[in-house]
Amino acid sequence: MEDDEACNTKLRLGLGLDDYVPRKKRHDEKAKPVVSLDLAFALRPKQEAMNVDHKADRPSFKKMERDHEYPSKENGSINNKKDGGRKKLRLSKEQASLLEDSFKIHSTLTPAQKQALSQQLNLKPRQVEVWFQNRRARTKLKQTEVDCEFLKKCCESLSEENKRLKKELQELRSLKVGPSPLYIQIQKAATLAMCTSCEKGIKANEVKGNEAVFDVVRK
DNA sequence: TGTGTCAACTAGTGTC
DNA sequence: GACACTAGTTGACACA
Repeated sequence: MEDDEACNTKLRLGLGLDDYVPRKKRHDEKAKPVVSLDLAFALRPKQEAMNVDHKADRPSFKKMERDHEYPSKENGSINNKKDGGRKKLRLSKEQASLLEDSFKIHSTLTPAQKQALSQQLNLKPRQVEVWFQNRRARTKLKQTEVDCEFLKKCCESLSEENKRLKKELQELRSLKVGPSPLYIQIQKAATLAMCTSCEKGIKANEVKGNEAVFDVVRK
């Protein structure tokens, strides 16, 4: 059974009753991102990523709505549909440039900054807000693409390295049938050199001029 | 006219 | 609960 909101949304979107997929469901089943990796954002605490202090005074949406700074359901959207539907606003080069400049300084705005910027640009605060939201989304998308490309290269490189090591191992095996003490030692030395978690071991060996490794060979 | 871009929107979520 | 945020979507517009 559908709720009223879903039905209303269908009507609003001009969809047939079977076409509408509730947002939660769309999110879960259909709209899974192609790339789920977002290292830069995932590794940072959200607050830092947003460069925002939540303790700072927050804007009051309701108050702004009352003051007609924000659109409301009653008032319609920024581009009131009653006035001929949604018109595509194109920001001028100057507006876009100024917005870009302030985005470079901070990716989120305090209410005061938003207000000042909107006055400077002769836009509504809501428009400035939307621009920043969309800009953050674009930045994130770009970063995801960069991360994806980087990981792809890492994967390729590791794959190559793996091939090379397998080949090397094959060659070493063909030199000696069955493991000799020297062969075992080469393997150990190789492990020490490659394993990042054994960095301490490598450093210890470096200090002793690889004495530790070669001691075992001598024995 | 098909496609990409982007401002504006909605729904869901996290934080206080 | 109020609010700001993100993700996903819509629709107008530009352009090849």
